[in-house]
Amino acid sequence: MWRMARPRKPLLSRDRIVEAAGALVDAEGLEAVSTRRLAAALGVSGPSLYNHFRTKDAILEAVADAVSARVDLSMFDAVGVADGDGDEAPRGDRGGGARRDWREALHAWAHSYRDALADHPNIVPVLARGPGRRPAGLRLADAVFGAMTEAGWPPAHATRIGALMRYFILGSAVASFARGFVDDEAAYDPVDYPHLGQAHLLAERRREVDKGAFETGLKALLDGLSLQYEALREPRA
Amino acid sequence: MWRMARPRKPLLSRDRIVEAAGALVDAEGLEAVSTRRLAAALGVSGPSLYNHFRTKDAILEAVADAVSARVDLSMFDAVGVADGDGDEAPRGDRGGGARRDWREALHAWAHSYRDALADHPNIVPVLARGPGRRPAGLRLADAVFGAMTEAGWPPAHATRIGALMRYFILGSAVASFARGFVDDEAAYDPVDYPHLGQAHLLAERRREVDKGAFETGLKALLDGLSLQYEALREPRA
DNA sequence: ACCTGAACACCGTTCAAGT
DNA sequence: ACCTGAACACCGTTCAAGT
Repeated sequence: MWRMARPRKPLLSRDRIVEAAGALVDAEGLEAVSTRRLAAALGVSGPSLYNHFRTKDAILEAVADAVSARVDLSMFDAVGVADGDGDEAPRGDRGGGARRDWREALHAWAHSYRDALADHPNIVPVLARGPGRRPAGLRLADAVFGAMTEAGWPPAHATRIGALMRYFILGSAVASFARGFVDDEAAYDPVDYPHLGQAHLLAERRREVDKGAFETGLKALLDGLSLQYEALREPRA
Repeated sequence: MWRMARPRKPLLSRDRIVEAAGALVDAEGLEAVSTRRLAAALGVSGPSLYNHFRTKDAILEAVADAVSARVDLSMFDAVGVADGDGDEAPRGDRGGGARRDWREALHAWAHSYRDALADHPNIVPVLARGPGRRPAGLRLADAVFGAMTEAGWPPAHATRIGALMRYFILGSAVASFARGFVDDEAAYDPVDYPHLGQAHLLAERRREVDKGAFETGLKALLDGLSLQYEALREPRA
């Protein structure tokens, strides 16, 4: 039996760990992830993970970042100013429609973001605690801010728009109606809560509420921002 | 030494436990709460807590509910229909202003809610995972829904409004800008994130961003909902 | 009824040792 | 360089025992 050559293939890699951790989070939730369980799923012993990540939390951050990375940002590429110098406007048959550019981009982005979160609801609490140092999270914040200033929003407004969209989108995932109310009719005593007769509806119905609320809220948000945008552009009304 | 009489005073009570747990959460965060640490702060041994709560999680739920309980709901009492039967309208010198009732109530409530969360940011993740069976959380959802239907919103809309306000308010606390970005300038490489030059601003400045974003978002949301309300009331435009 | 210490089955993380 | 077992200082929770 000869001594094994040095470059034997590592059993683990950051990518493999993130993938397994993500699968575990999706399947069993955040609390189910322990270093020992995760390591077992990868066929190694617990401490091995520390050769690739400094802490368990760093692994969860990486899982969260992988979710952020799947959010489409391409709609922000072509966002230009409402009117005036048309060289920023996207080529295409929109005509004066370039006016609504930032609004449409925000709408499309919000949906892409929400879809990404809906695919991996269990990791959302980690995502929600902020971009911190996660590259994809920062890229996302950067893209929104850049597109809004490009569209003619003053920087201070662009910052606020980025933040308030974050509130709404992450809030819709973390404070979901479908996940927040229990399925048990007895929990909602009609004497204590006279208007909550519908709260215990079936899970399917509750998911519809979330979809409708997201759609309604997003439309209201964008309508309201459009009003502010117009007020900024034409100060004399 | 005579045998001690039975009704000696209990060392613990649910209220004392909730108070101590809340203080610990506020001071050191959610992860700092262990049954042993909490018990020590109360001068008892760990297992004693289980005489008053079934699990550690039930204690945290009670802490969260205590925060919900401080949210003012009184503004929903006097909300009436926009026009028509004036017996629902609040007494007062508003004149036709009763029209905006639900909007003003929502605005005041959102601020009260946000203030309560801002006082205890560390418990927000527990609150955000839903009212579940927490009485104050349910009362809150009940009040919003009741007031919105009272104001003339169709039930399906009222449900959505309750949900989307939840998203925004809890999102503003859980996905806070101030808490989500690190204080370290080096984290935001201008090559990778060309628009993020301001992200590392001082904590104080970041809190202002959150305040502004909440205000801007809330106004946009209510403006947008007002548009929808008018469209519902006067279908022919 | 309410509190205790001991115990169980877990944790995250460190570290010396192996290849 | 990368993986291991042993060890440390913790966890949440149960339970028999005490008053």
